[in-house]
Amino acid sequence: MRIATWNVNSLSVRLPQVLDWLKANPVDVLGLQELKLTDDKFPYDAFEAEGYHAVTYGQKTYNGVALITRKPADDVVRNIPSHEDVQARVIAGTVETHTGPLRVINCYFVNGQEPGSEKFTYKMKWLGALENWVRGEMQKHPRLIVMGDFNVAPEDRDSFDPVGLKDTIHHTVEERTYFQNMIGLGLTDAYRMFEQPEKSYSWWDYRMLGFQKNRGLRIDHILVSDALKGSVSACTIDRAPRKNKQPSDHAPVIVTLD
DNA sequence: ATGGCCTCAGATTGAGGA
Repeated sequence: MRIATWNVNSLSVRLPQVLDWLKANPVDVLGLQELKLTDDKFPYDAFEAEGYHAVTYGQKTYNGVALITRKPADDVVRNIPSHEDVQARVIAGTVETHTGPLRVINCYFVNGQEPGSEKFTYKMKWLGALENWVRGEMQKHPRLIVMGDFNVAPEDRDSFDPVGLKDTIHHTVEERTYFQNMIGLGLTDAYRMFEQPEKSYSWWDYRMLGFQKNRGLRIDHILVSDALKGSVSACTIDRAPRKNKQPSDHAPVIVTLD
């Protein structure tokens, strides 16, 4: 089975591209981020027509997440329990698979704007709350995936300019420490389980011909629990949709579980 | 040159993204 994550940067604008991508890549689970629309505007019918269920947690203008699944998702949770938040950033659900239930936590992590800013403080608090919650979820759901737009480039090799961008947003020690703390809970970055091309990124700035020059960051991740690790047979970034007209600035990341 | 581009709300600009 295949599970994917994609920050679509407005589902209203990107819906045709998402549907086209699903036709070409009929994954079992697709986590979407940055819907930028409320649930009453979510195009449930369009996904149903492609054979998918959708559970959503939308918001006007900003943020918003969804899980698009072949089989209905159960035990759906929206945002981090016990963490008060007006921003819709998390949707989790459990789907049945031929090897047992699979818990998927799909997240749009806080951007943080700039170290030292209020938004950065909010990012750190949010990351701490997520870590605490995921620690408990791992106990309840051994077969767990945490995925989404992490807004963190975990290592220097995940950035097109680790020297010039040192200590800037996505690159700070604080953010990278939180990423490693998540790994320390017993999760593995599926992409780094395999040999990958040099300069592999999942996001490219719209400006400055970022994609054409491959000036990007790898900030979209799929983390798998130890119980799943043995069945992971591939993890790739699909750069193709970034070449579309009116693309999202993010590319989908896909993991294959046997 | 500290901005370049894209989206949204709602206005002819500003916020936010990363």
